Amino acid sequence: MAKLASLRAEKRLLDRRAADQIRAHILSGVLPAGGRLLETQLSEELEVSRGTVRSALAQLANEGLVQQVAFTRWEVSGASVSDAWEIYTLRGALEGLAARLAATNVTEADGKRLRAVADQLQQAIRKRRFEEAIEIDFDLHTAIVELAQHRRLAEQHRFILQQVRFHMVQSGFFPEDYDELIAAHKALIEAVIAGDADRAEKLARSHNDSEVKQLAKMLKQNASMQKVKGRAS
Amino acid sequence: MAKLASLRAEKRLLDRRAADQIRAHILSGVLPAGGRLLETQLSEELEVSRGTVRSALAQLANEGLVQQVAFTRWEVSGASVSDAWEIYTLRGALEGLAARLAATNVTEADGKRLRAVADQLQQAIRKRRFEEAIEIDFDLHTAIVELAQHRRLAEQHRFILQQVRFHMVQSGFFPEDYDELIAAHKALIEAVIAGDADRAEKLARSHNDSEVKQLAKMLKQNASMQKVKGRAS
DNA sequence: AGTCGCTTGATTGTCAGCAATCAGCAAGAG
DNA sequence: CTCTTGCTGATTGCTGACAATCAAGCGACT
Repeated sequence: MAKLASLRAEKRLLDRRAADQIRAHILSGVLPAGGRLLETQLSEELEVSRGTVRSALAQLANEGLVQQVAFTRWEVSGASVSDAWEIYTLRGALEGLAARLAATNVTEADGKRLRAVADQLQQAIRKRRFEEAIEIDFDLHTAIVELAQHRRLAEQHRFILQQVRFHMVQSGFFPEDYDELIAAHKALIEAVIAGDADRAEKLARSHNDSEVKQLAKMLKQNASMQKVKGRAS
Repeated sequence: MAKLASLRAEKRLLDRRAADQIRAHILSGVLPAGGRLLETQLSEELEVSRGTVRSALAQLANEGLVQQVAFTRWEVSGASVSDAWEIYTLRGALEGLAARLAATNVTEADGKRLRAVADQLQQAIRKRRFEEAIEIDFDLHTAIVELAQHRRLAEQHRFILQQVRFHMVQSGFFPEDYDELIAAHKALIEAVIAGDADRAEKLARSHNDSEVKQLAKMLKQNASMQKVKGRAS
């Protein structure tokens, strides 16, 4: 008997699919941070009832992409400096744990797969296909997280990566030194493959350090400006 | 002007309050892990519509306390060894980050507050009021997380602590050496107060290490048993 | 000019009912 | 006796209508 494709794909609950659409819309950058979302409008565009839209929005709220103001509005989450700082620090902690666990679980086949993805990354950069490279970058980190075999960690990481993506779109904040990026990734996956948990964790955590430091600096500046402003008023 | 209490507390949305009730019910241990939840039954008991209950259950699913089986059932999440291992490893990573950040933010007033809570903990244990002690233990960790001034981290930590609580109730897995517990907490908060980020993080992460190691061991045993069972069948 | 209170339109929150789906069982074919 | 098939009751998924709430604008009063 020829194997038939599962219909599960189509059977996904309506609210999940609605969430997918809205999520894609937000991540595409069409809606600005803080932009308003109307339940009625969404339900008309998606041709589903308001209750379903509501459920979808609740999911996106849990993913950190939208926020609810009770009785008043739904809005796309902010992409402020402090948001970015939170996202990158959390990402470091989660990927640190993931790298540590991955290093203890990794098999030879896994290692091959990781190196293959890293090669894809390098080639995409060489061809100056930077958007594609960023996707592969995410794939690489996701692959390491999967090696950790940690359901909760994988889920949280997915949400964080989504927020990273959103922040990049909103702020136009992209990597600068692609050569260093490649080197950093290679070092990370080699540490994982070698089973060196401590080193893998350290490298995973330091991956965002430059961004975090820059953001923390900007945050401090903002805080002191707030203070001055507060005194003046 | 005397500060008035916010009326926000009463104005909480119905579905949130429904979620609170169900959450409390689950955490009290009345429902066993894997136990089934019926929308109609809950809606009758809470005197709200099924849609509201549904929204509440969706929230609890995001908190990791219940799971949804599409078109079929809602059930209380499992409390298996692998669940526990996931919870404790994640907890370590989150509290490690929190301790690190707390150490850089801490003020003298904060330090006093932390020491006060630690004293409460010690006294509760001396009076052999262990349930109270566990609550204070959670409060202490939550206080450190708050010092990190990290919204997303605080939220995730709240969810994880809930799951820890749930697992303790379900498995009857409680601390053994209370003296060591006190010592570990004191060392942790002193490192935070001293502003020693590295040490604070290390202590926070090692806090659960014994549990994690024990759980990982049990997990390995289970895995090898599965293997044998698989060959036999 | 500024503040208070009201009205109003827009938007979200809640509900009750219908539709879709599933697990289990019973009857019939082989 | 075993396997398949169709039915049935129970449960969840989805919808449209109604209720509660809010922000904004307008006029009256101070």
